[in-house]
Amino acid sequence: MASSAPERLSPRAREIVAAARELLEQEGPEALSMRRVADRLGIRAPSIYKHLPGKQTLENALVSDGFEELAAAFAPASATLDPIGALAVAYRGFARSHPHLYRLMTERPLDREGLSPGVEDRAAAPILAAVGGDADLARAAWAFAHGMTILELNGRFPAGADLDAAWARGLDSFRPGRGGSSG
Amino acid sequence: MASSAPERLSPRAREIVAAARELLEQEGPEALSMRRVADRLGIRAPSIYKHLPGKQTLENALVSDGFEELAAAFAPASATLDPIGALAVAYRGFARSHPHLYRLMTERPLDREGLSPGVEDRAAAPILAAVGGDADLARAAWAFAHGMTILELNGRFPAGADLDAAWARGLDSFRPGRGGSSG
DNA sequence: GTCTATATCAAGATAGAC
DNA sequence: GTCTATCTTGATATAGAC
Repeated sequence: MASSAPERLSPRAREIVAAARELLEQEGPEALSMRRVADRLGIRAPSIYKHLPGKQTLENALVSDGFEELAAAFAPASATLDPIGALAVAYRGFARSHPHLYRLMTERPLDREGLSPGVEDRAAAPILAAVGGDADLARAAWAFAHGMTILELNGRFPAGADLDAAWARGLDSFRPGRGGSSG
Repeated sequence: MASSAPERLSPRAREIVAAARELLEQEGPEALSMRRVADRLGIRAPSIYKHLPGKQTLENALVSDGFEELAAAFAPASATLDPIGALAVAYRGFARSHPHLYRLMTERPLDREGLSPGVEDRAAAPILAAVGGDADLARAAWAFAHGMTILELNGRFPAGADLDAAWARGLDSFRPGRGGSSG
């Protein structure tokens, strides 16, 4: 129980989260301090604590929003001819549009008790559906997508690497009709 | 040029790196401060600067050592009947044995100029060889392995998840004979 | 090779006045 | 709803004595 129940946020708290979101997207998770958030609102850091109990709550709100937005980005993919491919494009696109938010969402353990209920599952469901309900395959697909994404964000691939090609090679294995029960 | 040339370390500097390694492995990258390292050696933090120019150099030494050890862990895999599988076991085993070192090695941009020359390539070479020299496929395989590994380390999979099964499903696609040029 | 003293900066959080 | 003042803790790094 890191942050107990995620109570609904007051309008003022929402404004604070919005300022935090801007700061996060522009400068990254390391820059996300109560002081810097307060600066953006023209107030002092201690004032934030009248609206939010602490920093963890602020981060949880950002992460919950992120999962909600990712789920929304996934929604159209199910209706396409190639759901796996469409999900991959949506996933990579989300991470590239919000690299710092993506990091905040993935590079640490989740405070699941502090998130909006069910938000993580809502984001994961389309992937599970796209691989035919096989949880192991869904986890493998997610791991591949996350690996490609975070290694790209962290600048770990060589300058000239053809990442579209690497994505294509990896995705091939997660599409239907590829079976899995080898030796 | 974040840290210019990686000069050879003096014996005393090596002792400092060794203390840093212990601290890192036991308490993680966040705990890795000049103060805490000095504490382990029974000296004060400023004394470290007589042997190492700064923290970046300390981290670079740890990361270089990590890559060297990973390359060593990979070495026996090439001779097995299933190099891909053996490399995967070695990779996951390395990360589980040194989770905090693995994080230090992967969760940030590399200061390549400050590492031991060629150490990154030496670790990557066995993967490239195992997939038959196809760089795109090698990157996809690495991304999958890193994704599985870091998501496991960060506790992102559900409690009951069968990660062996997920690894097996993902690895299937990177073994020889699986082709790649689909539609 | 190590020390003290110091500069500089930043973090999260609380008490209590207004 | 915001403020000032403060607590507590921590970081990297430098100067210069011993």
